[in-house]
Amino acid sequence: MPPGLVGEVMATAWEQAYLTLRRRLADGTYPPGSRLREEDLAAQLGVSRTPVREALRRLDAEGWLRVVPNQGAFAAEWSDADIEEVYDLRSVLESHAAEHAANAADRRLVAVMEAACEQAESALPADSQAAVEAISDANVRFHRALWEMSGQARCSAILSSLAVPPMALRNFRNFDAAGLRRSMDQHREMIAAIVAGDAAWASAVMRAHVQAGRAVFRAATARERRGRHAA
Amino acid sequence: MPPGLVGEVMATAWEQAYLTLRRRLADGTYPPGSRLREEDLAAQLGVSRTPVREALRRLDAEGWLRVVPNQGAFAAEWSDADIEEVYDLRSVLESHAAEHAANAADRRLVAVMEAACEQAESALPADSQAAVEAISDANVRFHRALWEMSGQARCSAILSSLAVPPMALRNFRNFDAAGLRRSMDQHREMIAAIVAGDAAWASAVMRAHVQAGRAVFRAATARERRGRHAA
DNA sequence: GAACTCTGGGTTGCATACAAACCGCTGAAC
DNA sequence: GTTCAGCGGTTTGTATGCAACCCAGAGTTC
Repeated sequence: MPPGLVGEVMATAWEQAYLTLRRRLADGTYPPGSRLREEDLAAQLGVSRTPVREALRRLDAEGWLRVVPNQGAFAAEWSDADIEEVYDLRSVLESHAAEHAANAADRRLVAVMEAACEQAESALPADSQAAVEAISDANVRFHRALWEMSGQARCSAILSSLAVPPMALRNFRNFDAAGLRRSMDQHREMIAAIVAGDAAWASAVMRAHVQAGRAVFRAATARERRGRHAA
Repeated sequence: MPPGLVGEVMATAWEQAYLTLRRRLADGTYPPGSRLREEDLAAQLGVSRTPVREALRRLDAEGWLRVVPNQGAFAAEWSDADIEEVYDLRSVLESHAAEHAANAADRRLVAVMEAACEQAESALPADSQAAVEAISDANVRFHRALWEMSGQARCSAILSSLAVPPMALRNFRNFDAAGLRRSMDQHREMIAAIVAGDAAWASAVMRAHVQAGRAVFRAATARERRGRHAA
């Protein structure tokens, strides 16, 4: 083994760049519409432009940003229609994944999902930034475990590039206490459906879960617009 | 204007490479599992390795091939489970797109779909390689028009990376006369549903259409295996 | 004053050079 | 005979340099 490293943590530079940039795009470090200059990113990441460009190509393919030839990369902007489309697709694909997950009902992954539920529930009340982040993390882990349980690799890949932006787009900030409670109850209900091997049940709960999330997002958007309009 | 070119046909080199490689992966020039050496591709396309690598990154993201760090790119292999997953996803997403298309019911795109139907029907009987290719082309055009009509950009992008490999994987060769007739009738029925603005009808026909395609593919696979096993 | 041209700075696109990693082979040790 | 270490060739990964292109602004013309 080469000296200085335990286990293999160092992937290729472009993968590192990809992961870092994706995280920053998700958490708002690069706000929607902002321009990403290759040289700046290269400097920030401590690599040359070549791996940065390869990371940008992939982020473009996955919809995180838009690369315009000879002009550069711009963080994706989310129109109302975009948001609606993403929620439509999530509704369809997450419930599809839930069906398959119920048919698989893997014990280990159910445990992961339960742990995620517990983490989220113990973070209540969500009255601090840290609590909201803990809930958001738990949420991502819950859904990822379900995707993995579904065994649908392509579906999972699509969902991870579809679901994470709105999920991470700090919209847990928008949930009120009742909404959070409902979201967590739905997670628990999904586990029950999966353990019961009831694909139709799991699918239905997931569909409701996504639609409820959409409603919260819509309400928050409307509220924000009214506020901005009044100001 | 630079000399020698009418209109702008010359995109960037990496986009050209991307399109060319994608076409070749679809038509079997690079068989599943085969290795794609960057330098070879660069030589074939008349560019350097840099744009080739960027094209490979995108093709990897879209599932056309698999890039293994420090090992290279390999044309995607399709296991039975992969095929099943793709048909599952197509069933869900194509019908989703058909719903939206029925709600839009764009006149111009309906005309495109009708033209595609006519081209396919006039290519019958499918007793030559050219006829099969004409039908396959018409099929791709039909579905693309429907995707465009749906107005769901992300859904369309996903479908185009999902549907084209099996569609183009010359499985029209596998349709018998009755199967082809049914496929074309379903296309006509979809147009009727869209013109009627009946989303549920359009969705249901599309679902049947995809499932029928899956059945043909399964039968062809089984037949081929029996043949190979006997030999 | 508006539109058009031209030019300069800056950024991206591509080619090339070099470094690092992998793979298959050879040969020796057991 | 099998296993394993070492080595050379080959391929990928990254950095760098230059060409092409875009955009903004000054200057010019009508």
